[in-house]
Amino acid sequence: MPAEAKVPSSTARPAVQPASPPLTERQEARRRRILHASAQLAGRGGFDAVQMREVAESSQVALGTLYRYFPSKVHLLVATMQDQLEHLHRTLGKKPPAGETAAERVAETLMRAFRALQREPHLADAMVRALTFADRSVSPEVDQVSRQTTAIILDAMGLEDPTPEQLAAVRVIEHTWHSALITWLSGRASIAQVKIDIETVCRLIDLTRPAVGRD
Amino acid sequence: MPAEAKVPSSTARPAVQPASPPLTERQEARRRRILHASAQLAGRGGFDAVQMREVAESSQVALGTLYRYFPSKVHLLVATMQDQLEHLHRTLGKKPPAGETAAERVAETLMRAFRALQREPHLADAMVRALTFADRSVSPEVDQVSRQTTAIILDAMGLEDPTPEQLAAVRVIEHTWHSALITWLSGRASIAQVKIDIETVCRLIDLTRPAVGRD
DNA sequence: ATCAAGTCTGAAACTTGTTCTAGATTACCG
DNA sequence: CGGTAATCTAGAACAAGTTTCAGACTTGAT
Repeated sequence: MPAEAKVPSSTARPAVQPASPPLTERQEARRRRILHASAQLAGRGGFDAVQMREVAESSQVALGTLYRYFPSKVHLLVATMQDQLEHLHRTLGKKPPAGETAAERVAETLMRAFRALQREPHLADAMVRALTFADRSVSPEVDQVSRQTTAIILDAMGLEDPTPEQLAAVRVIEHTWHSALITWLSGRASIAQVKIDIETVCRLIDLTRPAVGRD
Repeated sequence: MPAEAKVPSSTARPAVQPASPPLTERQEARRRRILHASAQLAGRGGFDAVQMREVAESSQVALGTLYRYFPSKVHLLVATMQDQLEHLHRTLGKKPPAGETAAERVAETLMRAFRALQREPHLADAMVRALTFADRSVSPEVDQVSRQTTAIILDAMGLEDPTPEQLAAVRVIEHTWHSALITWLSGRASIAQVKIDIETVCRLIDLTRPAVGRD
């Protein structure tokens, strides 16, 4: 039998559900050091500053090992994002949004997330760029991020049993959220503009309410 | 005085309005060969298949010259997209969408564009990935693409003087369009799903109509 | 026709993501 | 404890984007 159990040799990270072979304590520690180094480097310079050799050195791991844990730079950054998202979800869970309508609450939640990203614009850059640049080989991980985002939005809406129509609206909100972030990160949209875009798309949620009394 | 007039040394491509020094005939020809080679290579393999050395060779231009015309691979692909978008806009202009409402016409137009992209999925991959991966140094070019897209959507709406509310909806539609394309290209959403997303977001346009009689 | 300035070419060099290899380590089974 | 299969390490090697440079070529002006 192996030593240090085997790490997901080229597919998924432990993520959440997906049963992956349990990691040794030392392996878990390595993984954590790597993610930490990744976030740290991303925190300064953004996407470009996360250089695999540096991540390896910072986390005291050989380059080959880094690649065994995360099969590419994009995988690494998407995993970093998963990590941060979990953290965010926990944080947001502590005090739910106060808005009257579902649309307001979603917009409020997204703006809160946006403010968190503004505090670490470089980190945001690295994560979002990785997310949108990811090709098919990263689909499972990106999907996981997407599910997590959906969960956050549904939480904000406060619905236990969303209709298909509402789920469709949530999809569009996510699209807008990602794309708006990109325009902000690349300097083509101001913070105010992103706010407007979010508020605009959240009005879609209104459309899922009964027609009477809309507006 | 110079020879062959100077090419946009590291900023914008002739694009459209932005006054850039006129190109010699031979320079124009080079530029065209490069864009053609780029689209051709992108047409097979997508983003990864567009290798700068190959583009240079295919278009019979030295590598250094290629970089003089397009300061990076992303610049090149975004320019390729501009090129294709112009073509698309001309094509779409020929027979305008037939839908009853503005929302229907926009959805119809975007689906038509989507079908065009489906015919060349690799090309679509290269262009869209470049677009979303572009950093600040490509902002002017990406903005140009965005303006062109906006123009296409406004055309479809058939409005001569859109309200700010309508412009906000158009922004969100563009966000959704780009992001939905990405999910499709990376295999995380089906064609049918993209269609639904587009139709969903287009309902936002309805919100910009007077409240009476909505639905 | 000649000249000066800017362009193009071909090739090498450099950077950073990714892969590969040989040998040292580690985990677990018997 | 000893064996052994998998993991980790250090470092070389490879690939593709980008930069650099010397020299040949064009262009427009005199």
